[in-house]
Amino acid sequence: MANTQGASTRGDGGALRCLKQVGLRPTRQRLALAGLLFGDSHRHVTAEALHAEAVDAGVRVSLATIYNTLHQFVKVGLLDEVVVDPGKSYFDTNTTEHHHFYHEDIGRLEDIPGSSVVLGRLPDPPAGKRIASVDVVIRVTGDR
Amino acid sequence: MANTQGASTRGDGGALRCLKQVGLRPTRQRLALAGLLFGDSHRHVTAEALHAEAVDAGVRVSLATIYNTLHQFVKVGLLDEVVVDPGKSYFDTNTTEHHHFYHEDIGRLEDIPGSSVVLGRLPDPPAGKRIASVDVVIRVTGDR
DNA sequence: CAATACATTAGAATCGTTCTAATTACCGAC
DNA sequence: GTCGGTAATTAGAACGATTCTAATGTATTG
Ligand SMILES: [Mn+2]
Ligand SMILES: [Mn+2]
Ligand SMILES: [Zn+2]
Ligand SMILES: [Zn+2]
Repeated sequence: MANTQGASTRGDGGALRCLKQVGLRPTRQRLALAGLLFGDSHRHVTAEALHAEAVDAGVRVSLATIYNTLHQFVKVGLLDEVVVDPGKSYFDTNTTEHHHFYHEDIGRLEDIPGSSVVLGRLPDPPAGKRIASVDVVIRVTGDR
Repeated sequence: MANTQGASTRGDGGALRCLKQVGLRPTRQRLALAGLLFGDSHRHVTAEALHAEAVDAGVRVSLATIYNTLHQFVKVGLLDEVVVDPGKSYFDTNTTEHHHFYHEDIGRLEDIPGSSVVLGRLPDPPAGKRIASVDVVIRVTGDR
């Protein structure tokens, strides 16, 4: 479980509670971004895409702040960072353990339903190391 | 199976046969790079690292050619590209199906022995898509 | 040993991201 | 409410990896 606070169902002081809970000041920008990110369903966004979306929604926020905020959200556990493409990071509002389809042709990430089990047993980590995370990415492409 | 030609054990016209086999002209640069890449054991290199290694070995080759060559080698199946770090690509001389430990602290990739089985069954791909590859990355970090 | 197609190159350009230094906003104390 | 201190935001420069461009060099074939 995670994101138990997940910004209820619109209208929304949920973003405020969400920020309070993780000890980040509820600034105009962070409130707006939390509002965009933590709606009803989970999302996978890039920094540029979120910036475009914010600007489009009339939120005045710089790209620098988008990056600052995304990284802060990752640090406090509100987001996960997913690496599937060299040269671009995706941020994932689903912070539970799960894996991904990556649609290479269109650059879209999609959660793999947890029910379709993927992992068998894990190998032991190299001596003196501990496992930080296990990422499974199934790359898919347009039909044939 | 793959890389069945794997540049024998030094001295080496192996690189030449290797290029002939995939239909790439055996230029000075490509021969040298194939020599560096396809030795006795498998390697995971970045473009910059391979360039440094080549220059260090007295091979005169530009960074542009390193990129050209790596991508050509990927296209003909001599190399795989592995994405574990936003903003940097790794190239893998092991083109058999396998998975990786990624040592986040030092930026090193390590093959997971195929014996330590990792995958259970795979989920069905989204409708109208086919699975291009399945990447498993186990991120590990320095001890405690 | 042409002629031709292919390959290499230096350097500029691009892209995503991070940094810098200046401005602005939040917030607790009064 | 006002103030002061600290934290946050910002524009724009800087950065690192990669790609592109257009000029030069080299393998191949006849
Ligand atoms: Mn990052
Ligand atoms: Mn590439
Ligand atoms: Zn996800
Ligand atoms: Zn490998």
